[in-house]
Amino acid sequence: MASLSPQDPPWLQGLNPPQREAATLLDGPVLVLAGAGTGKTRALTARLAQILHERRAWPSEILAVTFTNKAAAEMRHRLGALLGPQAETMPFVGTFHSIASRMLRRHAELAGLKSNYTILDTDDVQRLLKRIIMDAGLDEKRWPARQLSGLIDRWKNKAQLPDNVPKGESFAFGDGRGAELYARYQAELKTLNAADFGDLLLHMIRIFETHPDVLAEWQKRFKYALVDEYQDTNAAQYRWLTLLAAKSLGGQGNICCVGDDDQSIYSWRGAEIANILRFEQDFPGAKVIRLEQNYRSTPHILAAAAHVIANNQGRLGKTLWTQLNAGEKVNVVAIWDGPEEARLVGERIERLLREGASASEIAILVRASYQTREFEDRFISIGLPYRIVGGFRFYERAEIRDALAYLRLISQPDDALAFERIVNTPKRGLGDKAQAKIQSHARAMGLTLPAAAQQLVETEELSPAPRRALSEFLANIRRWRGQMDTLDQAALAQAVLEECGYIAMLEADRSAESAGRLDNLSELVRAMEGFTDLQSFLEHVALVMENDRSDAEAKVTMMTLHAAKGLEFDHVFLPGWEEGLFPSQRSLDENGAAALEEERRLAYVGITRARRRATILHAANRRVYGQWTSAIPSRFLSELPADHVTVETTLTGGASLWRAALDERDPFADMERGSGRGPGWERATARSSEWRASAPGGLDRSTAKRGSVINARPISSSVGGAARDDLAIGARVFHAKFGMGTISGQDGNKLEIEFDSAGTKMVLDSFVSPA
DNA sequence: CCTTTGCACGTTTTT
DNA sequence: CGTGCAAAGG
Repeated sequence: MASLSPQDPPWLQGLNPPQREAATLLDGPVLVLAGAGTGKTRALTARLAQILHERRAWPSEILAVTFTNKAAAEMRHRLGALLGPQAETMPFVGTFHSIASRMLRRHAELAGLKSNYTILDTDDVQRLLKRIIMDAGLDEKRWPARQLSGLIDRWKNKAQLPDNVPKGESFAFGDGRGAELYARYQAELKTLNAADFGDLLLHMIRIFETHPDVLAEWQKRFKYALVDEYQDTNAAQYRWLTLLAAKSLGGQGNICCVGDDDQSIYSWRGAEIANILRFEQDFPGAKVIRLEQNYRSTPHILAAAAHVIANNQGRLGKTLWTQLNAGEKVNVVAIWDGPEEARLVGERIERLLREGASASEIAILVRASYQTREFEDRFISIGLPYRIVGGFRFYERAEIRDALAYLRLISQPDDALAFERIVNTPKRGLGDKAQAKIQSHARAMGLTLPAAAQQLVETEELSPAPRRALSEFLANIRRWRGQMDTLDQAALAQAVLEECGYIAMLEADRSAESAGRLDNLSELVRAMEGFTDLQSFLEHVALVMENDRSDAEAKVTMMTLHAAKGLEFDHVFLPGWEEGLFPSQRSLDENGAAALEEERRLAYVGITRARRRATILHAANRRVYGQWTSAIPSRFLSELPADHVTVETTLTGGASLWRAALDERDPFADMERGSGRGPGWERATARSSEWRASAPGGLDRSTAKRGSVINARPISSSVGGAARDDLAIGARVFHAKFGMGTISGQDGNKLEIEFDSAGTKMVLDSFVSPA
């Protein structure tokens, strides 16, 4: 299939015909429909290489947009490998936001900002909104800032300014004052010389629409445009893009959009799948290229994915095929409850590892992030290395944000939000009262917060103690600002953290987390070394929220299905395929049929991550918010093609499952080597009955009635099945997360431990070691 | 001014 | 069942 012509430049070698077409059809609009695992990035990179090779454009005349910094870095990296350092000079390869931000810095004054505007993250935004809500006389409890920030986000995603927010949506917040609060927020951003993420695009759209000369300048600049993950574009991004592309791009609309409608999973954050479905109307004469040869998965896996996704309406339609051998069928496993699911997955992973698989080629993909907890518990107790991707990112951690606030305030004297964040962190006696005085002074005098603080220390307004503290704080900031010229940014950061008392504060804090926080701070300092100056580092941080710590040890990956898009693993486990959880009931309630289709695309994404083997699991019982609930299998399971799936169960199965388990059969027969937690049914019944009170140590109705079962359950420990006599009440123990503590009680294999600094907690005995 | 208790609430998440 | 955040105690 592949073209092997020896004259081909290296980037075209080995491409299949559609890939080659995607790389060489350079004139006019092109839509590349790239199915999962069809070599999209390869074709894209080849296309860029081809454009440069044919000298159709200089590197600076190509606009290449991605959604994540990771994708942008990947593109740069691959281009670098093909073309050498020339790739590094492409200034407009980046995310929508980073490119828009670069443009906005040049035209900031047209948006009422200075070019050194601050980019706010969600935390800054919410604190600001909270103040606005309270100033408007609304109850912040009834109208949470979180919700308003979500609304404003959605409006911005749709490119709606305060004056064109739909009336109905404005009414959704604060008794009809949604748009008013939005307007106030925008005004406040302007006085703070700040922009949120949505603004970066929105301001540019507005500037393009009101300043034809600016638009023309940028239109003229770009000869080619490339957009990755086009199915994820929202209305604002679409508008920004089409403004730039209109009657432009080499005069013939040389725009190439790449995407897969079947992998559109971000509608909840504004992505409009219609953008990709409508491409041919939007760009008349567009050529559509389908990449359908899959290089990743076995035919069984592809067939399973294809059957599921075929249940969706409104697709552009693709048929993936592969030359790979059949391999193993997709495995569907029915199990009893959540802990059992974790136990079984853990066992299968151990088997794979014994067979020689690498842990880094194994992934557990979940619908909701909390699902990883069950697996974590289990994997910690059996000592299986894992990592969780996503969740709180590095730059979102409190200590990192505090450190950044110091640096922001040093670099930008007027950064009110940074000032607010750290004025009393670490504690220096500037509490609510003192801060309120600074606030009101700022308002009265029309000053920024830091400026007002400076003025205030020269008056008698504050009582002596806070006044001295504030004065010292401001002097320190000034002093550090003065050191910007003599110290490099990393050394400055180190000095600031030491001198402001932040490090001392963490060292004094004996809680289990503080050590990790100190590590994070040194990592921050280390990360700063690679930048030219403090400014460029802060810009990087604002836009590139990545956690790029590399782990040497091979680990099993756990993450959400959303986070898994674009990745691949030999072995993929897909737990929790139950109605309510997946598809998510909440999604369905909010968005009905459209949501169901998106959930189904998520299922498609999940299955197509697997190269060799996919294992789908569903539990009959699951604990939801502490309540045991029975669950029925996901409807997506019934959409799997029987020919390509093997089904197994550790249950007796069937509709009479409950009764069978309860009356006719030992329900715990399959759980002898269980984690030591009871199966769901135990808890479910114990919760509402008086049995629990009268049956300590995990004995409950079923086990009390059935003497034979008692011996089958672990009594004191989950480690090696042997009871641990090294852990007695009163013994000193160490716990990796909570530190040192003293055992004060026991319940089965759970210990009650009074930790020296983390309080009293119940932990599994396998997590602690004798001190 | 800072620590403790009490109540609400609970997807997916990038920039 | 947890967590996180806001009002009451010390």
